[in-house]
Amino acid sequence: MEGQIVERKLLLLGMLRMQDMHGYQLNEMIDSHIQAGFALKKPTMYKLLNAMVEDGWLTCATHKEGNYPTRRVYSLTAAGELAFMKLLRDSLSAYSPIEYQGNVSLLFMNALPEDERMALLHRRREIVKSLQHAMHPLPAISNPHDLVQLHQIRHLETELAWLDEVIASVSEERIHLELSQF
Amino acid sequence: MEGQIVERKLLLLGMLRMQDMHGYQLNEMIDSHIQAGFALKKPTMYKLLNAMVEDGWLTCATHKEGNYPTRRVYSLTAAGELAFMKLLRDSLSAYSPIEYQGNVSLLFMNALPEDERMALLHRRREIVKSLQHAMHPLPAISNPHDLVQLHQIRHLETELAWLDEVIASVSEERIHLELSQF
DNA sequence: CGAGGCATGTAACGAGTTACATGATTGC
DNA sequence: GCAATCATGTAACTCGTTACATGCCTCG
Repeated sequence: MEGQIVERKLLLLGMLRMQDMHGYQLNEMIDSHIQAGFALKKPTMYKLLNAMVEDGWLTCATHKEGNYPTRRVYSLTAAGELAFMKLLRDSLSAYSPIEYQGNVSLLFMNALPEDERMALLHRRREIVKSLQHAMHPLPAISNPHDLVQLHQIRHLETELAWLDEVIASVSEERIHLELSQF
Repeated sequence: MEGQIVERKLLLLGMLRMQDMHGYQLNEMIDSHIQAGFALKKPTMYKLLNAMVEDGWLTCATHKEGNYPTRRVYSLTAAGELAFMKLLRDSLSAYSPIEYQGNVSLLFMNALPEDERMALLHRRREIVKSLQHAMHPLPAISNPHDLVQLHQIRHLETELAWLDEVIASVSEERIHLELSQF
């Protein structure tokens, strides 16, 4: 099982551990927190839920309430609780560096005339800026969710600061590229 | 065309723009820079190269030199040069926030006893530390590749600083989790 | 003569997304 | 009567990776 899947199963298990829920409910809660970096589309989620039922981590019971469509409400089993704890331990103690794809263009930016290069870098900077403004600042850290938010905030700050370093070094014309350096 | 593919085509185009090369050569150069965050496996690369030949961005000529196996040496066409410039402009001026998956576990860390939670976070911290030490510091920024390296360095610093914030807030027991907060 | 490098791939698999299918109910 | 919401999926497609195929050459 790969890292992406583990994290996603952990997310579902962790939510169901707090409260039994059906798929639609889980999906809505996750979607309302995309800003924090959680992405999980419906078909993927349903597939994971069914896989975890297969594995005996979850049980599912169909519930009919009022005029709503029939719901499949999932609950953690004892095995699911054990799996949750294992995934949590593995995940909390692990780190793999971010693989950021946006920087290939930096390698070749000298192919552009200096003024255009500068303009494009400033445009990138504006995007980071606007993303930063879109995040409402945290008054204090009071729950784990805040820590995740803080993570985003800190990395956006870093991105901006780094971009300023890039812009500075470009404007001082300190940068030259030869093939030998790649 | 999605972001990942664009970046990878840009990387290949940019390298071929500096010098005609065959696949094996490209692959070796890219592999020797995985540390900088460039990952591109052989089959993927060959597929992209062939796709770009199809698109008329590259031409390929077979070369036989000495006793080496026959090589397919790729060169940029005029269309390839135009494509390179377009991808470069798009890519340099764009930014999409990093999607980091390692933080789901943070949401649920209260499920663990405090001492174990602390131990696991410290283990994560050690991994970041060791990654940081594995990067040799930059004496100065003299080429675009240094900027990419600097990007990694800065984000590792940020990761470490954030982890210290996490550890601090955990040890002060400021963090509590209810479902309503998710 | 066998292991490993050079060189270019193919095939099978896995994981995720988009678009679509289904079907009942509620609001305009 | 038509769109939107609730609810659970399936099917087709894309993208990438791993493992394997091929064949020649070099080195020990």
